Amino acid sequence: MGSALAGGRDEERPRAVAGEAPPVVRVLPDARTLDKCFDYLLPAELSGRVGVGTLVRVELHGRRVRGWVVAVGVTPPDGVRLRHVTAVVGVGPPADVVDLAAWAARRWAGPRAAFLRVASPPVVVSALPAEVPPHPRTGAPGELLADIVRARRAVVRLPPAADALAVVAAMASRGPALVVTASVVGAADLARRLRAAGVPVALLPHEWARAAAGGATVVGARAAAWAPAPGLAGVVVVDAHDEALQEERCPTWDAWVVAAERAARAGAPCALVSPCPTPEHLAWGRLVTVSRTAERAGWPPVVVVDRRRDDPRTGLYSTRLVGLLRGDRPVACILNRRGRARLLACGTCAELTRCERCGGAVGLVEAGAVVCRQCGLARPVVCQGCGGQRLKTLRVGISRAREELAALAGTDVGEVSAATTEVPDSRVLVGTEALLHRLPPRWVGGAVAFLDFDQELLAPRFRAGEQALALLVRAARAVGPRTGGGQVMVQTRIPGHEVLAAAVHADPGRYIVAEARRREQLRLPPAVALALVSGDAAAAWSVALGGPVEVLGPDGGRFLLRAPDHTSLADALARAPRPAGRLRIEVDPARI
DNA sequence: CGGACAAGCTGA
DNA sequence: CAGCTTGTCCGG
Repeated sequence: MGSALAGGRDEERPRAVAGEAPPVVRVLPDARTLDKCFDYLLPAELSGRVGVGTLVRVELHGRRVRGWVVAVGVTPPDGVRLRHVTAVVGVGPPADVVDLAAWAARRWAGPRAAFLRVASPPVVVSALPAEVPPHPRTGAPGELLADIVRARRAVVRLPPAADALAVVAAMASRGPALVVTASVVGAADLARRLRAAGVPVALLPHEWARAAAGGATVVGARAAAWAPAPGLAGVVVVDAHDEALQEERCPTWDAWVVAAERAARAGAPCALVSPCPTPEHLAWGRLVTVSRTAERAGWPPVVVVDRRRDDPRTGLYSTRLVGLLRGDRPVACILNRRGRARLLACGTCAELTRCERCGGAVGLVEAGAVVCRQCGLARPVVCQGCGGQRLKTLRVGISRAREELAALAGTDVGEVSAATTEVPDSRVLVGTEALLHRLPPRWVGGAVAFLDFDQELLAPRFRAGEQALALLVRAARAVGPRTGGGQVMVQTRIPGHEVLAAAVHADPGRYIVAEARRREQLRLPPAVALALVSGDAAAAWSVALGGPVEVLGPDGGRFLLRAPDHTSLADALARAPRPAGRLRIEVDPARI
C-alpha cells in the first residue's frame, strides 16, 4: 500500500482533531441523475486513505453505491443520523479536478458525477507509487515558446503539414504538461514520439496511475482534459478545431474549453494548436502564427474548379477531374452522400419520388428498391404519382459515383464508407468523409478531390464554413506539403467563397476574421452563448428562465436559449428550478 | 439512480 | 376493494 493515496496535499486530508467528534466527509454518489451530496462518518481506520476525490463505497437508502468524497472535515446538517463510509474503493481525481468538475457542471448544466466519472481511473487504482523522479525542466529555447508563455492563452496556427510535436515538446520542457489530442491514435503517436525525445509520458487512459503519481507529461484524447496532472506547467490542445473534442452526449463539454480552464486555474500557459482556429478560439486567446512562407509551404496547392459554366450533363465530373483520374497518382474522391442515389424523379411524369408515409425524399440504396431517408420505409422502384417504373437520378450517391468514376478513369475504383473495414488497394477511391479519416500514407503526393464541395459550404448549420475548412485541412494532411507534388481539388459553383480563398492562399485568417464579424452580427457564438433545450418539460422551463436569456423557438420541439455570455447563461440555467419531466440541456449545441 | 409509498385504474 | 400500474419523493 502506498502512502500517496490521499493525493498528497495537506488541505485534502481530513482534520483529525483529538477529542472532537469523528471526522465527517461529504460524498457525491455515482448515480446518473442524482446530483446531491450526503455526509458520512469516516471510520478512523480509513482516515489515512481518504481525501477530496477518493472513491468510496457508502450506503444510501439501503443500497451500497460508489461515490466521490467532495469535501472533508464538514459539519453535517442537524438532525440526521450519519452512517459510516463502508470502504475505500480506490484513488480518484485530485482535488483541483473535483473543483473543475463543479465548474463544468455549471458551465454545461450537467450533473457533477458525469464529469467525475470521466476524471476517474478506468480501473480501480488502490495506491500510487510513493516516489517518482521529477519531470525534467530543460527550458527549451525558441521564439514560439516565448510567445506562448507571454500570451498565456495562445492560439498557435500551424499549417496542416506542420508537426505539433515541436509545440508539445517545447511546453513539456517547462515541466509536466497536459496534452489533449482529438483522437486516441493521435495521442498514442504523440506519446511515442515524445518518449523518443526523452520526455517522461503517461498515456491516458491506461496510465492514469502514472499520471496521478506526477513527474510525467500527460497525453491523451478528449478525456485526458480531466486527467490528474500534479505540478501542471503547461497545457497543449492539438487540433483544437476538431469536432471530436466535444462530447456528443449531454453534458456536451468541450475538451479544449476544459483544458483551457485548467491551465488558467493552475496559472499555467495554454496553447491551442490548429491549422484553422475557430472564432471561439480567437475570442479566447491571442493568435500566434509562423511566417507567411512557412505557412504557405505547409499547405498543398488547392485547385478550385469553377463549375458554374460547365455543361450540367457532365454531372459530378469536370474536365480537370477527369484529367486527374487518368493520371497515375492516387486520387481520393470525396462525396458526402451514401447509397446509389440520394434524390430521384420519375422519368415519365417528372414528379420527385417521395415517401408515401412521411413525404420525405427517398433514395436508392441497392438496385431494385427505394428507401425513405427519414422513416426508413422501403418500396419497389415505382413512381407513386403515375406508376412509372423508370426513375431518374437527380443526386448521385457514392455507389453510383464509383461506377461512373471507374468508366472515366479506365481503372478499378474502390469504395469507402463508415462501414468499410479495409481501405481497398485501388489507385482511385471514392467515399464519404469517412475516407478522409482513413487515407493511407501512400496518399502523400497524391490527390484528394471534393466532387461537390458546395454541399459542405452551404450546409444549413452556422458552423458549416469552419467545418468545410476543417475538411480541407484533413485533405491537405493526407496529400502532404506543397513541395511533395500532392494537391487538393475542389469542385464548386461558389469559387469565390472565403473558405476556399483561405485554403488557396494558405491563410485561414481570411475566412476566420470575416466569419467572426458575421457571428457578431447574427448574434451567434462566440458573440453569445447558446443552449438547446428539449424534452417534455422544455417549454415550461425555458420560459421561466427570464433574466438575460432569450428564448427562441420551439423548432421541432426544441427551444434555443441565447444569453450574452456563458456566465449569464450558466447562472440562469442553475437558478431555474428543474420541473418534473424530461429535460435535455445541450449547451454549445454542435448543430444549429 | 432505485426503493417506498401513495394515488389512480381495472376486474368481479 | 384487492391487485396492479404510474408517479412523486427521498436518501446522510
